[in-house]
Amino acid sequence: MLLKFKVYELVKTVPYGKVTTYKEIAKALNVKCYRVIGQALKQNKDLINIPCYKVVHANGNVGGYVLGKKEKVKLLKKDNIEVVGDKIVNFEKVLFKFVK
DNA sequence: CCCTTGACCAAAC
DNA sequence: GGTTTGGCCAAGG
Repeated sequence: MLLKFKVYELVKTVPYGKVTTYKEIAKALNVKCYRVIGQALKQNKDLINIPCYKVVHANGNVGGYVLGKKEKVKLLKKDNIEVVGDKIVNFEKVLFKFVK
C-alpha cells in the first residue's frame, strides 16, 4: 500500500521527454518486487495526475496501459519519444534514472 | 493467515 | 523470435 504511493511520487518526478522502467522504480525504492509497481499503476485512481505512460518494460518495450498500448504510444510521442512497433527508440537516451 | 493475482524479468526452450 | 517457466513479492479478498 505504501509502496504504491512511493511509486506514484517517483513517476511524478519523471521530467518531460523522459521515461522510466518498472525495474528502475523498484531499484530506486530499494525493493525487488517489479510486479507490484505495475499493479500500483494499474490500480491507481490518479491517472490524471500520474503519467503512468512514461513507465515501460526493462527492455524498452512499451508494456501495458489501461487505455491500451496505442494510447500509451500516442502520449509518449507527445513527449518527443519515438516508438517503433512496441519498443522505445533510443531507449537508453530517454531513460530517466532516479538518483540513488 | 492462506490463496490468488499481476501494466514484470530473465533465462530457457 | 515467440512462448513457457520459475522466481519474485506486495496487496487484497
